[in-house]
Amino acid sequence: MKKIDIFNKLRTSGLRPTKQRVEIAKFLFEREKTFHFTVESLNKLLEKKTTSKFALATIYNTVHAFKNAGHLSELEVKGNKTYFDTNVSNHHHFYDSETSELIDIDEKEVVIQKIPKAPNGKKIKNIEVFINLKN
Amino acid sequence: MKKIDIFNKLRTSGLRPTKQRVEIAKFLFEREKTFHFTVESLNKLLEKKTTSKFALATIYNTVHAFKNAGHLSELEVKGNKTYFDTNVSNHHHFYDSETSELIDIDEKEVVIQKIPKAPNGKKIKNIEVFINLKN
DNA sequence: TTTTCACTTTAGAACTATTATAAACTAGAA
DNA sequence: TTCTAGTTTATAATAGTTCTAAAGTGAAAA
Repeated sequence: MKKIDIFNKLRTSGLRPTKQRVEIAKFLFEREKTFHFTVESLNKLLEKKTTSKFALATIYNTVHAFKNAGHLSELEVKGNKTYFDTNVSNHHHFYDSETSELIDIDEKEVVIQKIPKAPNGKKIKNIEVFINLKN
Repeated sequence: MKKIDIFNKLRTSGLRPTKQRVEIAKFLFEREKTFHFTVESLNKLLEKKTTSKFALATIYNTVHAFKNAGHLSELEVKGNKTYFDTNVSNHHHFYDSETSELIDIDEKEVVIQKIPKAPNGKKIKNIEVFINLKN
């Protein structure tokens, strides 16, 4: 993803392309594979991989802004840290609780034959499958 | 579940049946339907429904002891509170993110036709399906 | 029974993740 | 260049959870 695309991505989301947002966006979105992270891990990686300095609050702000704009999704993971995913399409996950490692599973890789119908007046928004792993 | 059963449940788990543990166990396990809760909600309910007083730390201790003994399972729910479930058998959930409400789905109600194989040397421990709801 | 002691409870401190605050800064329109 | 709303920043505040160490208690042994 080129710099101009990052700018557009931000602008079309109503986010002014500041130095910090551009740099974080480049780090998150200029990659082949999807990326799973917590704010803490992202902070450490940014410290290592960039020369800029980011206030922790900025990382929180930016991650939430990206999430609200639909560029990141939040994952359901046990424990009290919030995990994010650069893959915002419908998909599933392998989860290794021993290492806290998440691996994406393409939606097509999982076929569900039967599900119950939604309760009283509710509709199904989406289905998420977690395949928990052991050694 | 009778008092003697609660005592046995605790003792066979290596947990001395103290006043607090017995009362919390009765509250959690003497019910027909499964029960989903956070430590905070459990604390409030215990305040309301019992005459005893429990230190918050005791509730944390007890819930963790029950979880380690296999009498409670921990749920994957977005946000930073930990959810517990008195249903420890393999099963699935409806989840309404607007109300944070969870509803159990019996394992037999979900049939999966196809899943990918586990990565490099790992095995599949179990599969959890979340059906997210909207109005 | 009474004694004993490892296990448990308790209140409060400490810790971790996250959000709020308010002052300084900045992108970009005018 | 000036101006301003939006943004970043350091720090304080909050929320959920865990730690600590002193006091309390089940239950085994005397």
